[in-house]
Amino acid sequence: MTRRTLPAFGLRNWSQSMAAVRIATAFAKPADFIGTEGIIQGWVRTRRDSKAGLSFVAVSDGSSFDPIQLVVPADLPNYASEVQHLTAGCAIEAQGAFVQSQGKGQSIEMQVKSLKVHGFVDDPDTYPIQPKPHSMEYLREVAHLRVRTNTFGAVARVRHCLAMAIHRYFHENGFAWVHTPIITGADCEGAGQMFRVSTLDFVNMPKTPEGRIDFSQDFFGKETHLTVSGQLNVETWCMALSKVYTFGPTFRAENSNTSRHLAEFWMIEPEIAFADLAADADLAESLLKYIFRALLNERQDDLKFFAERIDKECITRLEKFVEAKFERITYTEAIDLLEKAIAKGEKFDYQPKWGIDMQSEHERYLTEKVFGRPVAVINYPKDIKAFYMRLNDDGRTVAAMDILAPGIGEIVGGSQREERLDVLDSRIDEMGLHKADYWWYRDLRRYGTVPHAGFGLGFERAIIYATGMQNIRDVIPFARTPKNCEF
RNA sequence: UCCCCUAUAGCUCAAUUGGUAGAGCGGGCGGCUGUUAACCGCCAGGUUGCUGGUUCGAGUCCAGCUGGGGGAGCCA
Repeated sequence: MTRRTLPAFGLRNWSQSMAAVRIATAFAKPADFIGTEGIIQGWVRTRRDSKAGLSFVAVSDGSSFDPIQLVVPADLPNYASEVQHLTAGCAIEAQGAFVQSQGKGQSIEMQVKSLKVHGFVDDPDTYPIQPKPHSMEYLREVAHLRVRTNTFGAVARVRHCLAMAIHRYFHENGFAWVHTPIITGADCEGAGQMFRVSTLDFVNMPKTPEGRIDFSQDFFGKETHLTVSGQLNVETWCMALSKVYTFGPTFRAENSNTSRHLAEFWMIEPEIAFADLAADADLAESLLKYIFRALLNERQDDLKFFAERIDKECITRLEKFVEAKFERITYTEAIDLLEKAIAKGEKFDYQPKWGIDMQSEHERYLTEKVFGRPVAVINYPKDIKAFYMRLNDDGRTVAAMDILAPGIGEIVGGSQREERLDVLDSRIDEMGLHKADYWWYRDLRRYGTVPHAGFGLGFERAIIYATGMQNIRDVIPFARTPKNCEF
């Protein structure tokens, strides 16, 4: 019999620990493992004892949705003293032979020859993660342990799969990943309330002669905040590297209490030079299809679980998504569709009207009822969009784009940027902003300006869409929301 | 920030018009079984979120507070 791994238990160094078999690897190619010996390391899910002189211990190491079944014979020296006291959550390491499973439900299992318990569960009666259904709300309160459940293990693997697919997509398409700053001195990004970054003494604030807080004495010598977007910064590198993207944390101090908002979330912001809004929409469509196709290929086990327990539609929704062409309509056409819907008897709480932003109910109606799939809405009235968005020839709309998805609403928000300095300046003036604050951003329009475009993709919103999870707090390891920063 | 809902065993939930707080799961012990969120029996487990009020009597009604959820706004 081939011996794949080092036999001894106990502390081992990194290279030795690599010799342990990942459960996903054994499941992927059972024929390679049956008839060999190895080591399985993981946490107990369930234990069933048989009087035939053995116990079945289901163990997960997080590498796959399904746990592997260990068959533990009663003649092990620690059988009565330890094995029979294993409960959900215990950390163990088992050495034995991989064999074809005699039972249903798995192809390969381990016939255990020795088993070491690294850590028991102190009080099994109060261990928060029991082998039974728990509510999402309860699991949020034990976020440090919830990743041990089926649902959150699946979320974790899907999250990783999508993150890697995003980087792979950009890398394969010649984009450079840009690490834009987390701390920003631009208090003018205009994307909402910001968290202040300061080392000043709250009890003893330095004041200016006019009685204001003297930020010149603060760490950076000026008022600083956590970033609400890497866009303005990433545009600078776009003007040299042509195709760039950011993928990092973003912070919004808005008092938003919804299932779609976090105070700290991750955002992907590509920026492409020599590109217009149509190219921007193409990029968004291509990226989303690529990462969801990767998910369908790589995480079938987890998606199957989501389809069974969380959202029946999640796999078919993704399959339709990667095949179908995105619907693209203008804002003006969208308002038109909504007004026609009202004429046909559709009821909205708010009247859709050209010139004001669409309400959630309007966006929902378009993406869920009219099209039943993602829809890109472009060319919004300039007065409801940011100063940097490119003014269209009609003089009253800008080249903005929102991609709406069923069940979530806005998943992508982007635009072609205003590359003409004179137009940008008049937009800054119009909105009551100060040109001096944007001196370096304006420089980009003075030194080799070029049409360019980009968008922001909410990473957690993409995960919600892919999994059918209902609350954004359940697709990030530790959610930060108003009045909640536990863990 | 606004509107609505909600808080009972480790977890998920019951408890009629206000009248002594119960089940399933999980846990412990035993039985049975190459078992699959197994099955059968027994046992333990509660200051009903907190503070106050109404009442002979409050899990139940009222007020405030705290936590949680859903929706709206803002947005990704």
